[in-house]
Amino acid sequence: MSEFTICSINLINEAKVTAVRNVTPPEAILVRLAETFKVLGDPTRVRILHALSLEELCVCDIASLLGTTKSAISHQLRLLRSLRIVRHRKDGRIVYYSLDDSHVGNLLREGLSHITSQGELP
Amino acid sequence: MSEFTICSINLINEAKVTAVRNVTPPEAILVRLAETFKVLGDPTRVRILHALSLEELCVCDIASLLGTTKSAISHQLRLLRSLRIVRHRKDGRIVYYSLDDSHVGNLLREGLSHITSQGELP
DNA sequence: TTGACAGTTGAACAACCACTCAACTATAGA
DNA sequence: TCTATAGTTGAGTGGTTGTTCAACTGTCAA
Repeated sequence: MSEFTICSINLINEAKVTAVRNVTPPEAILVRLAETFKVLGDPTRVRILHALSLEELCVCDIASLLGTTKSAISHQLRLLRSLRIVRHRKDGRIVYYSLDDSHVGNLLREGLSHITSQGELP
Repeated sequence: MSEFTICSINLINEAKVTAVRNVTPPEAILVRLAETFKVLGDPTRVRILHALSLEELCVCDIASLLGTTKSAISHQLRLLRSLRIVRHRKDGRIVYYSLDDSHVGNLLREGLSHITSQGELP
């Protein structure tokens, strides 16, 4: 077993680390991947996005469905809109929202199937 | 277009909302789904998990690979261990970590393929 | 036994985040 | 015009979180 010290950082298994480094996607890609997962990492947003994956809904309907305030929903929708995950359409006073990013919808469905096919947590 | 007020909450499209409600997974499932995505919603954890999906590595190697401290990595590994996402094996002073949850590995890979096949953000 | 090192841990801190509240805009209907 | 309602927005707030720092444990080798 070899031991090295490079740039004041200890390395135990240099070969394995360089092998991993060579097939690791660029930093920017992994950061964007984390950002994508982060958007889905909130119960309110997950429920909003799941609902929108089934139907086009207005803010009022989503608030009623989730049992929260229109303000809270509107704040989350603004975030989702800024990330181009959600699209909006005005009809008089009412603003209808729908999914705008098929990737997110797919990830949601895949994640859901993983969860439901999974055993119990300890 | 019908308008209702139920339990002091306004409903615009009652039919759509009840239709969505009928095919929405239980609250607990969606919360767990969000928790799963939340674990992946951090750059450090994503990079750790991606590395471990390729090789079994010790704390020192991961810290060197990511360019951070062993302490920061150890804290994250403790979280991942408590969620049964990561497994550890002691070899003398050295502790080797590897993935323990195939679901997470799959989600990571699927998310990555979605990202890389995606266009640019605005 | 002693020193070096891999790894863990708890406290502290700064940054972030989701929600609430109140004020506001805009549109429909009377 | 006047009122009610859908929706937005900004400030504030309490809670969460990722990292740092320092102290600690445990193991190897001399």
